[in-house]
Amino acid sequence: MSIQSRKERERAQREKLIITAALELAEAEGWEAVTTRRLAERIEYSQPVLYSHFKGKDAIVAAVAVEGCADLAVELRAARTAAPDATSALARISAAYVAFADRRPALYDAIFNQTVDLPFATPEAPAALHAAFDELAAAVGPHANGADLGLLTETFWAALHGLVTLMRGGRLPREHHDTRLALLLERFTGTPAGPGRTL
Amino acid sequence: MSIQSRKERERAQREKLIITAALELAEAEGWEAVTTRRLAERIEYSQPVLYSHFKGKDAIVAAVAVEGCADLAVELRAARTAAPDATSALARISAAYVAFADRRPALYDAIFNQTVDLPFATPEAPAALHAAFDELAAAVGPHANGADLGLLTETFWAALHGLVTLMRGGRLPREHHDTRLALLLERFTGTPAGPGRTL
DNA sequence: CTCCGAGTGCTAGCGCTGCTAGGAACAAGA
DNA sequence: TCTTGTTCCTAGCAGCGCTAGCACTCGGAG
Repeated sequence: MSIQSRKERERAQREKLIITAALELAEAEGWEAVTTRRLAERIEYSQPVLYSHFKGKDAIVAAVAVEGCADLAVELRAARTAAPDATSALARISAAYVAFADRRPALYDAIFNQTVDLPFATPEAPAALHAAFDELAAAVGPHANGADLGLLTETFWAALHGLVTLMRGGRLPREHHDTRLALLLERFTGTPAGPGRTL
Repeated sequence: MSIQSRKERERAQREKLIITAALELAEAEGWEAVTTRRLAERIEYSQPVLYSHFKGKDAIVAAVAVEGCADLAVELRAARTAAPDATSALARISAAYVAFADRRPALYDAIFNQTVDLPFATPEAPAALHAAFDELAAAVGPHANGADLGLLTETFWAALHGLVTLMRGGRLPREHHDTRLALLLERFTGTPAGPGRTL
């Protein structure tokens, strides 16, 4: 009994180790630097060990993504609940979203750009992802104006994702990013928004 | 003279051949199937020939992207100029944008997801890209309402890109895509938009 | 205490990738 | 006809994701 469970515990621990090592490596040098060989070296095991835990490299990235969703959800929640009113709630949660993508690009990539395997807009999607989405929905809700909340949230999310992605890919200059975000908020809240709109 | 220029002509022709072969291969089997070996085989030259034309594989993708921008610009222009009024112009150009990404995913990827090397939001960006952007700007213009047109266009473009990207990556279900697009248009035109909004 | 069998993790290697060095073959000018 | 310069191919490097098959370790039975 106990010895069996110890082994399981150690195994689970090693799996966690793989995930955190992959994330660290990705955050330090980008996902293109995360190879199975380097990952194996980092966890001080041989390459094939990875495949006894995960079906392939993609599955490792997916595992990192699932973990990352939780972080994202937490940060979005904090931003939203700290806001005094509905309009600034959307502004703050948006800023938090962008800041997350900016501060943890590797994690953001894992969730939204890298892999495709994990289910998304279905009930089987990771709970943390739903949580993150719900935070966004809660912030969008007051500005729905009768529109379908789910779809409107998806649309707003897509807009944020587009801004983040194009900026990170060098398609949009970082300059005036705040203004673009403010413009987006204006369009979704109907109000001429507050800060960062001076240009 | 003439013999020199003939060689140059042949060389340019072969370069074009490489680009179209890469695009065809990508459209048929996706960019992950475009390897230098397969590309070389397809143009019936050896691998190193590719490197006498382009610095590396990325440069080939970039070349494809530049060509693709022209196509995109043409389609956007056609959609915009065919519209009877400002509101439907934005709707049609948006639909055309999405349709382009949907119908030619490999080309869209080359332009917006794949490579990073080509300059974008700078004067050195390919002229066709500027043309495409200008089409969007012309459609967004009437709804700018005093906002900076360039930045507003960028924001709208980002939103479209987000919708397209998330849907293509499986992050958003294809279902109700039209409704999401309609919601976005509502927010940018201020009007409760026309067709495809029944859900 | 000994031995066996399950299971764990290693070495080695496959077929692929992007990319490059070096030489063969060919064409143009003397 | 010989030389010179270019063109393009063969062969190979280092690294990729992934896997087959063996060596070893270690818990449990006799």
